[in-house]
Order: sequence, then structure tokens, then C-alpha cells
Amino acid sequence: MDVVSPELNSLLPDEIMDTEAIIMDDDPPSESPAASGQSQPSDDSPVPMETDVPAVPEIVSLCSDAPPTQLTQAGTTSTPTGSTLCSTTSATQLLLTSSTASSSSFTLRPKLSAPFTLSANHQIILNKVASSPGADTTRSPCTTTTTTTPGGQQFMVTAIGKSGQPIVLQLPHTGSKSASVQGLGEAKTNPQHFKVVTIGGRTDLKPVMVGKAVSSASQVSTLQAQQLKTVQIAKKTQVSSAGPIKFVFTKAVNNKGLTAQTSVSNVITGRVLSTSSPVTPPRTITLSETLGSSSSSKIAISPLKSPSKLTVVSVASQVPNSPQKSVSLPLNMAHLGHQILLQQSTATSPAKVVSIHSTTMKPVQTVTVGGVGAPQFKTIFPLSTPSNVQQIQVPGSRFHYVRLVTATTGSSTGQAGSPITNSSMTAKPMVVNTTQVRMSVPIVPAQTMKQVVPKPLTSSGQVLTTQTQQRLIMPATSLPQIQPNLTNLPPGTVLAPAPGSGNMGYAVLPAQYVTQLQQSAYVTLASSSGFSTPTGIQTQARLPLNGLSTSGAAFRPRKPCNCTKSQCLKLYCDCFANGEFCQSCNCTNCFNNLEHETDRAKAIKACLDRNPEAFKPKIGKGKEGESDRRHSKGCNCKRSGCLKNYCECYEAKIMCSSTCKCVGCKNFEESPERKTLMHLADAAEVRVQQQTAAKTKLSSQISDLLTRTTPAITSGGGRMPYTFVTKEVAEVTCECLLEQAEQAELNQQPQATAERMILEEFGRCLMRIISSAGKTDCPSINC
DNA sequence: GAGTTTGAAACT
DNA sequence: CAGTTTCAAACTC
Repeated sequence: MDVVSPELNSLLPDEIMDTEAIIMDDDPPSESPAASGQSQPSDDSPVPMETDVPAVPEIVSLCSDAPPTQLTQAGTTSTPTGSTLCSTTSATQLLLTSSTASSSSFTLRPKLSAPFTLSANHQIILNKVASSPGADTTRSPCTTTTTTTPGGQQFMVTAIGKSGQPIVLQLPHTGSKSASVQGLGEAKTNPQHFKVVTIGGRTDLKPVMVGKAVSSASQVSTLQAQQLKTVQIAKKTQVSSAGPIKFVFTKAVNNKGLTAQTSVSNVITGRVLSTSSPVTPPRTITLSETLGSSSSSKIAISPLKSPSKLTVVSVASQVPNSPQKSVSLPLNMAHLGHQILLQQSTATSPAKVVSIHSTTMKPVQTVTVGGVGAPQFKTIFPLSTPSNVQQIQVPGSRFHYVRLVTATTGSSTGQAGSPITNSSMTAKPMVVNTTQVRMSVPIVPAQTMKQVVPKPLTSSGQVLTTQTQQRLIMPATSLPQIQPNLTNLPPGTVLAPAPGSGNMGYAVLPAQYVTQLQQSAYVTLASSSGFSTPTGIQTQARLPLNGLSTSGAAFRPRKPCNCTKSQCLKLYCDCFANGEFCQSCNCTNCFNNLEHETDRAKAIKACLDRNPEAFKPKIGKGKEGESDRRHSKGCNCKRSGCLKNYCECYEAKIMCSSTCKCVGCKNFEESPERKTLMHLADAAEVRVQQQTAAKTKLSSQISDLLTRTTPAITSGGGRMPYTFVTKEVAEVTCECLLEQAEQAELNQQPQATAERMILEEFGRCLMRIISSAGKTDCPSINC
């Protein structure tokens, strides 16, 4: 299916990943050294050791407007099982509360000073956060504070979310080694190594463990203070108690056009963290899978054309022995707005890992979020702004892509199911979010081209519209059995936490639904851009409903389905077949929604089991030399002659091909029936157009006539003819006609002669009326 | 709008 | 893989 016109694709060559580089690895890797905390480059993305990596200040942003949130920074390596990355004990705590604490061993940087103090017990207390200038305080209060630990560590704390709610940042003891990884890296103690923690986001946050780990090979000592990278994590609300949620972010920054670009990727307990540290602020982040955990499917997206391109999308399936799950997504640092939705399965469930890495080497940074009672679902969302999803088709490629374009800055309210945003920042966070974010991920194109009209990318500050058909495929972690090939998922699927799905895992969301969630439910991350943008308000596209986009005529509304028995979980349902949620449909007992994501995921799985191509477009390119568009499977019509919409070929306005098994087909080039039908259709169309034009013209003429005549009547400059036929004139005329009739009767004229005499008299009367009209306002008529 | 026809999807 | 059934859209009246 042509998702996006080739012209569009031609405009975005550098944004598209090499499709051929995509690697699907369904074979779960055996327990690798990575699981034991050793650095392990991802399979599909050779990541150099970070020994050469200049240290880069790192920013970890946790967005939460939730109640007390505890962030534990442990410089730690993960346990061999990878289940624990953070140490809550003996950790320095940054307690961000609205209260004022006393002593502080931290020094606050004047520039970023905020209501932020440190208590004696290593707790940083952040007073009610101040909202970013111009931003909606109720939505994205943000506070940024930079502090320096006794050990020389500098932290930049940015609080986003509800003000006044205590947030605890538990840091590893400054003197501690923060695990073996720390010992190897020792970069943490670098006085010029910034760590920016942004706290904000949603309510209901459970204690969050934030651990920063540097792999053994990392040479953090070379970190440069002026370079900051930020990872923001927005936590979902309404999360029930669950096991610790752990994220491992491998951040890679490719700064295209920048010098001194290096990268390092580290694997910690099956998690790989790679961070590049270009001299200039990072521009690209590549998320990649890293784990040494078992089964994982990977999609490698090779950044052949541009360092800023996404590189790898990896999906790890859950394996009993390797609880960890990894989702790696290539990210373009320069363009924020990618979305990653993660869910933590259970308290005992393996940690989910999102690793971001780039091909370049970077300091390793591990962010672990979780802990007892942590939200069951984790989502990573575009940090600064909602993303605009655009579907991209690469000519000649069998893959389709999703381009996620973030809007500019903005704040939004967080709600249940709100995604956690993962993003990166440059040393000046505000700068980062102002940039346009784009991410390309191979996706399954929608079945038809309708509804797919890419919007021009907008730069920051512009209003973004949301595509309806594109969907980002994400893994369903808690459902190992439901791990269809990513390329076969319903077009534009996004995995998101499914409310009420328990440990179900990710919900397969239509892309447009993500937009909906972004608008209504998801937390708007107080992006760093909010700092730079005075307004800090982002305008988002309206939610497209069931393929219907409010963005304009570009999207044709999908017909609402009327399913009654299929629960909209069969391919009978067009909505389901197109990977969309039913919205504004007439279906009954519909399960094609987020509330039944478990069933929906199973249904998708079942469909894919039956037919791996089930969600692929039926109308695609034919063989070479054949028509560009043809039915991939062909129709099987028997009675319709393939000249009715029953026929999928005819419905798609294509002719039947050799793949069809139809009987009595009349849908071929030379078919007279088809030609007749076409002519009739054309004629009908022409008629409709003519009628429309005629109506328009008539309306215009009437309107024009009224416009021209009204002044003449009202002004007195001229009188309409009927105005002269007054009652008196009519009476006189009638008298004249009666007189003629009487005369004819007196003269005994035949009836015909009498009628002629009357008509002649009537004519004379009219002539006199007309004649009188031009002379006087009150014509006189005499017989 | 109800009923029929049709062919894809689902099932056996 | 083939035959049958189910289903929802297309179509007719």
C-alpha cells in the first residue's frame, strides 16, 4: 500500500531508515554475560566500548506530578538477574518536597536555582516547583535545580508535575562506589558530570528507582560538564502496586555535523546503555535492545544515510528465565517526540528495559525506575511534546515507516495511562525540545491508502496534526505468546499499557489512539522546551476518530462498522482489519477498544497465526511490468462478475489479475461491461458535476438578481412592472374586457369572435398599462 | 429500513 | 487444501 506518496518520501530521504537493515531475531539469546552486568553490545548494533567516550553530563528527567516519588540513584550495576539495579539503602536521598529543608551539602547553581534544598539526611527537598515561564502551571509545573553533591557530582533537578508534592530522590551514597560498574567507570564522581533529574509527571507514582550505572568500560572521567543529556520518564497514573520497574536507557547521541563524536554502549545485566558524547549537544538517540535476556525479537534499522536516523528497534519477549524485556527504539535526538510505551508486568516480573543506544560511543547511563509498589505499567513518551505520527513509504521498499514528529513545547495534563516520556536533552534542555522530532520505524501499512495523507512536518512552535493510520509497533511484553512479527501487526500499532489488563503487557493501540491519549489522558511532559518557550503551550491535533481526522479533508472518514457477532475482533470488521479502534461505530459488543486490549491482542495474534499477511495491505504493487496496484491475493468472485463492490478488486478500482480466482470476471481491461460501467460511472459523475454547477450558477444568479432588483424597488428609481398593476388598473381592465364581451354579445358575434375581441382588448389594455408606466406613477387606463 | 446477495473470513 | 459456515458489507426492493 502506498502510505505516503513517493513525492513525500523523496522529501524525507534522510529520515527513513534502511529497511533492509531491519533484522528480526526471534531467537531469544541465551543468558548472556550482559545479564551478569557485563557490557554487551547489542547484536544488531555493534556498540563500541565506552572507554573512549568523553564524559557527557547526563540528565535524567522523571516527570511526575505524583505523590512522593522516590528516585534512587544507585550507581550500580544490575544484579546477575538484572532484576535489581538500584540500591535504596545507604543512598543519598533527594527529597523533593514543598517543605524547606535545612542544611544541605549540595550547592545550588544560581542559574537554575529553584526551591530546592537538601536535608541533612541526604535528602533534597524541592519546594513547590515553579512552573516554567509561560507554561500552564497546572499542567506542567517545572523546576530545575542544579546541585552538587559532596562527592562533586552535580545534579540538575527538574521537577515537572504537580507542585508541592514530595518527590524523593534517593541517591547512592556519594562515597559509595555505586556498584562494580561504578567502580569501573568512576565517571560519576567527576565534578563536572551533570546529572539532570527532571521530576514530574503523573500522580499515583510509586517509588521510583533511578539508578545511574556506568559500565565497566565507561570512561566517564572524560565527561564534559557542558554537555547534558536528559532522559525524561513520565510515569503512568493509576498504577497498582507492582514490582520494581526498571529502565535501562542506553543513550546514544549522534550529532550530525559535529565533531568528536563518540559512543559507548554498555550492557548491564542484560541492559545496554550507550551514550554518545559529542562535543556539542547530542542530537540523536538510538534506542536499542540490549539484553542478555532470552528471547527477543529485534528490528534493526540501520542509519545508513544519516547518523541522526533511527537505528534499531528491538523487542524482547519475556522469557521465564530472563525476566527482562527490552525495547529499543532508535531515536533521533535532534527530533524528540518518539513514543515508547512500556509496561511492567508484575512485581516479580522481570524488569522491562528500554535501552537507547547509538552507533556512536557514549557514556553509559542507566536509569532504573521501579521498586516495590511501582506502577505496573510504564510508558515512555515523548518528553517534551506529543509526537506527530506520519506514515512514510519508501519507494521500492517493502516496509513502511512511521514518522513521529513532535510538536513543539507544551504542557498537558497527565492522567491514567499516561505514558512516560523518554527523551534526551542537550546541555540546555530547553533547546532540545524546540527542535523537531522525527522518528522512522517500519510499520505495516494500512490496508488502503485512504486516510493516509502525510502532513508536512512542522517545526517547533507550529501546530501539529496527527496522522490516523500510522502506528508504531511495540512489543507486548507480558504476552510472550503474542509477539507477532512486528511487520505483521495491524498497521500503526502502538503498544501501550492496557488499563485493567493486569500484567497483560502492552496494549496494541492504533496510532491515532495514542494521539487521543496524548490529548486526553496522557501526561504532557513539561518539556525542557517549556523553559525556552515563553508560551510553553502546545497545540495538538484533534483526535481522529475511526480514521476520521479533524485535520481536514485530507482524511476520509472511515465508515463505521456494524459488527454484531464478531466483537470487532475478526477481520470481518474493517476497523479491526485496519488496526483501528472502533470509534463512532455502530457495532455491538465491541471488543476492539482499549478496554479489551487483552482480547484484542489475542485476536490479533490469532489472525496472524492464520495468516501472517492478515494485516498487510491487500492492494500492493504487482509484478514488474504489471500494474502498480493489484490485489495481493486476488478475488474469488463468482456471481458479481467482479463489477460490484463485492469484489475487492473492483472496490479498490483495480482490475483483476492472474492471481484472482474469480469466475465470469468482467473486470479486465478490454471488458465491454467494464467499459460500459466506467462510462456510466463517468457520465453519472459528469451529471452530478453539471447539476452541482447548475445549482451553483442558479443560486448565484438568483442571489445576484435579488441584489440588483432590491435597490431599484426600494429606491424608487424604477418600478417593477407588477407594481403598476394595481387594483384599480385591474378593475378597469376587467371592465374593458367585459365591455367588449357585451358588445360582442349585442352584435351576436360568434364565440370565437367574442374571444378575439376580448383578447385584443386585453392586449390594448396591457399596452396602455405599459405605456402609462413610463409616464406616470399612476397609470390611467381607459377602454 | 428490511431483506437478499455476495464473497471474504473463519471454521472443520 | 477443500468444503462448509459465519459474517458483515453491498445491494435490492
